[in-house]
Amino acid sequence: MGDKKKSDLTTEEKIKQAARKIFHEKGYAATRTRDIAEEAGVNLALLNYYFRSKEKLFDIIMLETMTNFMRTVKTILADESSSLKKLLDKIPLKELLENSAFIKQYQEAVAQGKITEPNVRHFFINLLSLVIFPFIARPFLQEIHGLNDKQYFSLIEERKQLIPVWIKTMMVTT
Amino acid sequence: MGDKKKSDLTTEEKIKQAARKIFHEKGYAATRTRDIAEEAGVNLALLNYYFRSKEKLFDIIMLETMTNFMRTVKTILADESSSLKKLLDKIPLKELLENSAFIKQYQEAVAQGKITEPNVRHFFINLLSLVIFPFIARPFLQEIHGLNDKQYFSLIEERKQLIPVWIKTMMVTT
DNA sequence: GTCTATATTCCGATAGAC
DNA sequence: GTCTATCGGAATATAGAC
Repeated sequence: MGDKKKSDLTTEEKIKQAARKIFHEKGYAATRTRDIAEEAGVNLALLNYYFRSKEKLFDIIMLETMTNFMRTVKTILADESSSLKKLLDKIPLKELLENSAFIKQYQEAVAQGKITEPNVRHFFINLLSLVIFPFIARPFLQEIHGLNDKQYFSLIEERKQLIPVWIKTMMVTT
Repeated sequence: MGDKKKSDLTTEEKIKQAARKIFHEKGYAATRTRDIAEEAGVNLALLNYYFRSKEKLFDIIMLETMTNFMRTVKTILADESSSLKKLLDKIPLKELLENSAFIKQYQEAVAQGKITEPNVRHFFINLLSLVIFPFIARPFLQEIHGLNDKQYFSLIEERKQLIPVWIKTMMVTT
């Protein structure tokens, strides 16, 4: 349907696909433009011809990645699936997904933080896992770590800031 | 008690502390030895004087990190805390922690994969979250992703390999 | 648009004075 | 042990022919 053979793709699109793959495997710093060029089967100079710089290429890839991810999240949240809704009402996931803590940090990350494309399915499971599990498992996590309610609450608060960062880094290697 | 003022630390120890911090913030590839030297307040050349190379410094930091982490995990698992034990019996976490899938990949990662120090508390919560949550939330995750039992099982299988990698990358930025 | 060849920048590592 | 100065390699970016 929308599929094309690799040889049918434009050079620009070949580069983007290759960039997506390599950035995704290695992250920004560890990726060499040479690797992308080789993966795409094109000359190194063409990367600069089409995208001007490694960083601009990265920004484009990341913007697309985030757009896709956000669309997926919104689609899922729009679903009236009851069991999910129940959980969402009890847990500050919505807040995390909708307010600045997540989206803004995410967009900044696209601009400067060097993030890459996830396997969206695992990505979503991971996000839910990191956010929800500490609530489900609160009793024994508190016990194990020897924390009182206040301390555990502040640990949860910490996580609100850390989870977007973790998710970001997980995307790099997924 | 074991605490010392920063100025009391040996140069070698200052470098190690700085390295721990910077590697931890940026990961291996994105870290410049110049950043570590600056953070430590010492001359760049001293990094090579004490540790010979960026990579050797990194290896030392990571070995210490893993040693500390593993000690923490063992202490926690030795605890007879009932609620944890119950969960561990139902879920393949033990397998993940004890067999090659986790420990070996981890040790390899120390050798070549460029991992850094976590906040051990969050680290442990995250590990449990990623492993256990997909079992707890299986019904609605299956529903959301539109997966039958076999497909969901194979997703879980995938995770056994991915989780160590994710955990590794999370450590880099934690 | 695509290539080769080269310029430029960055960064890890080292030499050598103190 | 610590510093300044610099080297050398690697990687990005560009010039210019085709």
